[in-house]
Amino acid sequence: MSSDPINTKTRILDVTWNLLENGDKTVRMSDIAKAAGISRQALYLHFPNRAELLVATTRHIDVVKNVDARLERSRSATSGVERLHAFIEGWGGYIPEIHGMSVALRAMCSTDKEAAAAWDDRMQAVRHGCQAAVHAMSQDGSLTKDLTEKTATDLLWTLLSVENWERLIRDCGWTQAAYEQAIKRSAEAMLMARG
Amino acid sequence: MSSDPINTKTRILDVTWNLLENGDKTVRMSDIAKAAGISRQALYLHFPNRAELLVATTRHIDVVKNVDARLERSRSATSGVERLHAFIEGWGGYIPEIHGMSVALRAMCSTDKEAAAAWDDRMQAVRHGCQAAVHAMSQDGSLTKDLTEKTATDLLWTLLSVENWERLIRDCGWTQAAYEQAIKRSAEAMLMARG
DNA sequence: ACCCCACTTGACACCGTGTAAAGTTGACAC
DNA sequence: GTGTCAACTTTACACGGTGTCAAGTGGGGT
Repeated sequence: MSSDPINTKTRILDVTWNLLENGDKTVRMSDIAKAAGISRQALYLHFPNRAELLVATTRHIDVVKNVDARLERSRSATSGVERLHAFIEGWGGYIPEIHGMSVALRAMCSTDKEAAAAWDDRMQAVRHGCQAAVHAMSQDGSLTKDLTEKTATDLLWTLLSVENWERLIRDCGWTQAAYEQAIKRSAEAMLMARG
Repeated sequence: MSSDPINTKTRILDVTWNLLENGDKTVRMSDIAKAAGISRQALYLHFPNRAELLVATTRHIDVVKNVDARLERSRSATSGVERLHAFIEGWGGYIPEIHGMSVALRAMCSTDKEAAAAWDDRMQAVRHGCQAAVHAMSQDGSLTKDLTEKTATDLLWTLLSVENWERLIRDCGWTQAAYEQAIKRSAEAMLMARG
């Protein structure tokens, strides 16, 4: 063989990720091919279409960045508020890693059903994390009585969206540390019982 | 003439708005032409390209829906918190009107510089409204000491984004009334001095 | 009778995605 | 060495959407 097939596939994923990370412009299939050192058509030997390539890249990032380990701390937290903090740190710290990816995938959602499903799936996973944190707060009485668990989960999930991260970091020029600190404070203000 | 030119132009804008409002799919130039009862090419006699047509449509909506009048109440509010509430009602109530539009315009932002500039311009206008509300709160001492005016403005602006409205209304199934009520409560929790 | 203007029809270039088909090259089997 | 397989190449093309160009058409105003 002219090259290791496994290497080529992961090289494509790495290169795609890379291009999306510092993605000034729209990344085309031909850009990815060029960066991976193969022909555009060879891309289609590994991935049936652009959507599946992007989806595969998200899974690849998850493996490389070990998203499970990041969220482990929040699962093992004792109090509800601790869990909330740990989840915000875990997920909020992961957003920068997947941001370029996320932009590309979301842009495809309007046209590609599969891309939409893939993105929705990931967001539902985040929502489950939010739900768990809210539930833990509810259990130890730190959740405000003003909100149901469902409403509180919806609000936290919304607060932690990639779009909000983008706005604060990119449009408002915040640092990652400022983001995490302010989001923790805001989440507490919105969700915690006062006094 | 076969028809009133002014009528045709506004008919195009109306029809574009309409298609975007109940926009299940991507609205193409040919869709707009068909709905307006003219040829696709005639569209280009009125608007140089898709981006400018969309931008013109946003301005058209502003005129028809009288966005200025909607925000008048927030400008004439006496206390900071009143101003915050009035602004949330004014802008929050306007989002559903421009939502279809907003989706289309944002989808173009990745490829079209002009569309990006147009959307950014509108968002900066919202930001000014947020800034004014925060400043009013700061003046009468109702703004928490934890946040600078800039930080508070950024957070309020983020909270009031179209994306957050979409998430709560579309993904979480909230009603408009529930949205406005919860956002007011959240804004207060995040920004108001406690006690 | 004249022109102008809004509009039409039809053709075409460009771009990006995805498909199809035939050819090249290297590794490994026997 | 010959054969085969798999990865990859080159070339070509269809499709859909945007935007351009050019040659009409037909009604209104003067």
